Amino acid sequence: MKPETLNFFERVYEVARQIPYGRVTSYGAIALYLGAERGARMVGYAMNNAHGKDVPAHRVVNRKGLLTGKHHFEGTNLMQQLLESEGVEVVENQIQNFESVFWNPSDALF
DNA sequence: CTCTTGACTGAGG
DNA sequence: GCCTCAGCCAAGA
Repeated sequence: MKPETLNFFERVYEVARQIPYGRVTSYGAIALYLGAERGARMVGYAMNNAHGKDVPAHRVVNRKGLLTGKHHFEGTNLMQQLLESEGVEVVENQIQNFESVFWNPSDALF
């Protein structure tokens, strides 16, 4: 039993761990890096399973820079709080200067 | 096996 | 620029 899907999840976690401090990325960017651009939802799905792991899911948002997954964190503003703690400006679940703090895994795997 | 849901994205109006 | 629809893949009931 060694389906690539299993690796897919593991890869998602590893990419998330590679996200530098004060930076964020999108599900699509991770999916694209994994070669599964159509699997952006799967990235989020993997993130759901990433709970309890060393995966900084709070640094992963959708392409709009919106904290779509904040509801999956404890409390109501934990995700935003974590991001702001890293210097990321967040307002109303939306990251400010998103493209400025955006981190592309494909650009970092260099 | 079929249907529904989901931390998404792109295209069209 | 915002809203809506459709496509995509995987897991759970």
